[in-house]
Amino acid sequence: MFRGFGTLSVDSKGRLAVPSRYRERLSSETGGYLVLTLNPMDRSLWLYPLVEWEYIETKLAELSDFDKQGRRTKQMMRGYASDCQLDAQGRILIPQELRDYAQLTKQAVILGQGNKFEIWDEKAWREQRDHWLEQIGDDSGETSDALKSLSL
Amino acid sequence: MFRGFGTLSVDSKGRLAVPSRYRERLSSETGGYLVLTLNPMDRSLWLYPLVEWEYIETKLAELSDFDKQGRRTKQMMRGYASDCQLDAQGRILIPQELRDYAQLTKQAVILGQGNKFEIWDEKAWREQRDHWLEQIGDDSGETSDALKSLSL
DNA sequence: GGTAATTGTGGGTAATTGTGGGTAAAACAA
DNA sequence: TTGTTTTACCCACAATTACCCACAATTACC
Repeated sequence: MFRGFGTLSVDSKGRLAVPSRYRERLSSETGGYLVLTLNPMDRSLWLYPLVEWEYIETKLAELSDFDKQGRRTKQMMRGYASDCQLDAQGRILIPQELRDYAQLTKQAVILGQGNKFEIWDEKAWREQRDHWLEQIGDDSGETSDALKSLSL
Repeated sequence: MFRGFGTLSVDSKGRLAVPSRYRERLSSETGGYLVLTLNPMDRSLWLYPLVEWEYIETKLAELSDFDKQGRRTKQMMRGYASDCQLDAQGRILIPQELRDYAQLTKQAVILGQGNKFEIWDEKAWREQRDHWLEQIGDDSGETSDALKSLSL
């Protein structure tokens, strides 16, 4: 399971260095083969080790084409999924199209999210984060049952 | 179960020494592997022994991605969870990002909180504490049923 | 109260990591 | 083909981090 936070820069060539603490796992488990796609929930990107992605793909294949949300999710995630590989410095090249989608500028953040990583533009991430923290702070508003029974 | 209070200093490199009375337990039970993440309720940090954290992670994994609150909770807790290990002097390095979040300056306090520790900036902690003490004092405001039936 | 052990704190150094850029190969378009 | 853009591979520097060692302050013990 991946976890953790990192700030990184996207250089002028659109490359992004994966934090070194993850590199060995990514190389040994999957030979450095990764799949980068868009996150249909937020303006950010998801980075999967290839084997994880293949599992996701089987799950996507099962979604009905007659359910609108399901169809769109399939289209987006599969359509934008691009293979990439760590270079000798542990970096991946992010395709222009995906950079645009996530509005990646110079500074980005990477979040370990279990089976994948999530990549955000730094500014966008901080806004999201602060917004969410405010929500948690004021106890008004509805909280799902799942959260209400969550003890951390 | 961890309990107790301690004041400690964060040095110029962002390191924090865990009080020695906890060290042996942390080393023997978990090999000194710890996970530090943010406390989304307050501007403070949570420090878990690795095994405790892994249990938390399984609970987080069950939250749905299609529930916004659940998704954000996952993103935050996992995203900011950083592995750390006690160094030879019994210290951990607190990542810049988390130091900023908890507004840690020179002096910090650590509170034993059952399955984890809570780390606050000393000044912020004292303010919070005094604030709560006032609130508890006056009986106005709503109190949950669970609390109403709690005898200490 | 004095002494010894432990603990908290600071800092130096070497290794690692993040970042930028040069150059050559490859892909693409005219 | 030829020219242009994109991608892969390489090297180099700056910043960060891990690993030591050392001293001061505190605590425990006699």
